[in-house]
Amino acid sequence: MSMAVNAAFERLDLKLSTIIRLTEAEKQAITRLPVIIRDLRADQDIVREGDRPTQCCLIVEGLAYRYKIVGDGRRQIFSYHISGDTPDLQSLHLERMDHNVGTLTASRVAFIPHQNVRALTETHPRVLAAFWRDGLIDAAIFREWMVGMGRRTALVRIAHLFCELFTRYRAVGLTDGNSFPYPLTQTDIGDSLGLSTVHVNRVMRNLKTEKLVDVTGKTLTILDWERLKEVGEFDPEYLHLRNPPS
Amino acid sequence: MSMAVNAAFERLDLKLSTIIRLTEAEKQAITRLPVIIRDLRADQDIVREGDRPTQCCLIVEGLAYRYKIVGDGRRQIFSYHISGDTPDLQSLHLERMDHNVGTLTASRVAFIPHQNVRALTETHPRVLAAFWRDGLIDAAIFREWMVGMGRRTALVRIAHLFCELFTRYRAVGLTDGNSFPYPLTQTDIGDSLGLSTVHVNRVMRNLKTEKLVDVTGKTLTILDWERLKEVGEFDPEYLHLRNPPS
DNA sequence: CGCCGGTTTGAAGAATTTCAAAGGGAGTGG
DNA sequence: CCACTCCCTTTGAAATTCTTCAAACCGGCG
Repeated sequence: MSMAVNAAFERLDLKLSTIIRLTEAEKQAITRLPVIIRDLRADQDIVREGDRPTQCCLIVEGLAYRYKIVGDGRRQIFSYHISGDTPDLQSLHLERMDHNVGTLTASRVAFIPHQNVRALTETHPRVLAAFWRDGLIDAAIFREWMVGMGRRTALVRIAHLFCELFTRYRAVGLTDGNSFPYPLTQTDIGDSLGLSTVHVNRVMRNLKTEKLVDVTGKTLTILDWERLKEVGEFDPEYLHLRNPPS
Repeated sequence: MSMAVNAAFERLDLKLSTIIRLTEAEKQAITRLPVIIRDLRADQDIVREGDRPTQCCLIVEGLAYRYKIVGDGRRQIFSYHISGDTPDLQSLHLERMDHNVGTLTASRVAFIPHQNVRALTETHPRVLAAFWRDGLIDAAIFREWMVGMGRRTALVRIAHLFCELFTRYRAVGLTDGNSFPYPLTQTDIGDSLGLSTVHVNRVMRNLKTEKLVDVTGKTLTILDWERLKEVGEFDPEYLHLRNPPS
C-alpha cells in the first residue's frame, strides 16, 4: 500500500480516536481493510444521488465534497472532506444515496466494500462506536452551517467557514503554519453558504483588506486568527475535537 | 407503564423498522427499557448546550425541538421531534451537548439511562444498527433544511416544512385525514428556516389564500397535497421511509 | 497567442428585514 | 361575565442585504 494511503488511514485513526482511544489492534484492523485505490480527476462524482453503493470511500488525497442539485440547477454544498474522511459511511445503513459526493480537486480515493466494514465493526465494537460518533460530528457540522445560513450575515458565515476548514486541516496535521490547502472557488463558497458568487467576492475583499486572510494560489493563510475567530463567531466545540486549537 | 408510553415505544419500533425489520424479541427488548417518565411544561429545556447527559430521552407526547442560541440572542431551530423520536441519542457518543433540546408544548418524556441503551445495543446489534440509521436520517433532514435555507425562497421553504411535518406525523400514525398537530408559532417557523416573523406571516397568507393549507387552532390542514408538494419542491426520499406518502 | 475558468466591478432590482404599531383571541382573575 | 393581559398575528412603510445581469479583467496553460 502506498505511503499516501497509510497516511490517510492514520488520519482516520487519529480522527476516530478523539474520544474512544483506539488500541493498536483496533487501529491495525482498520488499516488492514482491503481497499481499491482510484485516482479521480477534479469535478468527478464518487457516488450519486439514487445510487445504492456496495462500498464506502476513504479520501486519501485531495478534496471531496457532498452536495445536491435542486430543481433549477442550483447547487447546495453540505460539507467538505479531506484526507482521512469517510464521507459516505452512511451508505452502510441508508441503502439509497440522497445526495452526491464528488471531487473538487484531483483526488485519490480508497474504496472499501461494505461487507468488510461490517465484518470489522462486528468484531470490533469500539471501532463501530467510533464510526458512529464520526457521523454524529458530521451532523454537528451540518447544524453549525444551518446556524450560519439561518442567522448569520455573509461576512460571519465566510469567516466561520475558514475557521472550520483551518481547524479540521490542523486536526489531521495538514496545515503549514497558518496556511491550508484552499482549492475552492468563490462559487463553491457561495454554494456552501447560500450566497451568490458576486457577494462572496465582495465579502472576501473585506476579509483581505482587513488583513484577516490572504489567498495566494491555492493556499489560504490566516493572518489574524484571533480576529477571524471573533468575526466568524467561531467556537470549535461543535467539532468535538480532543485538542481544540489554541 | 402507561398506554401513552407504550404507544410511543411502538412508534419508535415502527420508525426503527423501516429498513431493518426488527424481530418481536428485539422490539420487546426496546419496549422493556427502564424509563423514568417526566411531564414537562411548554418551553422547558430537556438538555442544554454544555450538558453531559447520562441518559437519553424518548418523546412520548408533545412536541420537542433542537436549537441553538447565537451571540446576539437569535435562535436557530434544527429539527422538530414528535412521539417516538429520540432526539438526543447522540449523547451516547458525544459527551458534551453542542445544542439544546427543549419542549415546544407541554410534553411527556421518557428518560432512559445510557447504560441501559448501551446494554441493549451490545446484546442486540441489529437494534444498534437501527439507532445508528435513525441518526443518519436526522442528518439527512438537516441537509434538506440546508438546501432550503441556501437555495430556496421563503415560500418554497415553508411549504416544504409543512410537507415534511405532515409526512413524518403520518409515518407514525398521528395524522387525522390531511390534518396534523401544529402548535408552532410564526416565530418558530422563522427561526427554523432563517426568516423573520413578519415575512413568515406574509408567506403564510399566500399559502392560505391559495387554498394550499389552513390553520385552525393548533391544527394544520393540507387542502391540496399535490400542489403543496409541488410548491415546496418536496421529494420524501430523504426521509428514507419504507412507505412514502402517495 | 489565445483560450478558459475564475475573479472583479458597476448598476439596477428583488427578496427579505427591521421598526413600529395595531388587531385578535384565548385564558385568568376579579 | 366582564375586563385585562399576554402572546401571537397582522399590517404598513422604510431600510438593508443580497441577487441578478452584464461586462471587463486576469493569470495560467496548451
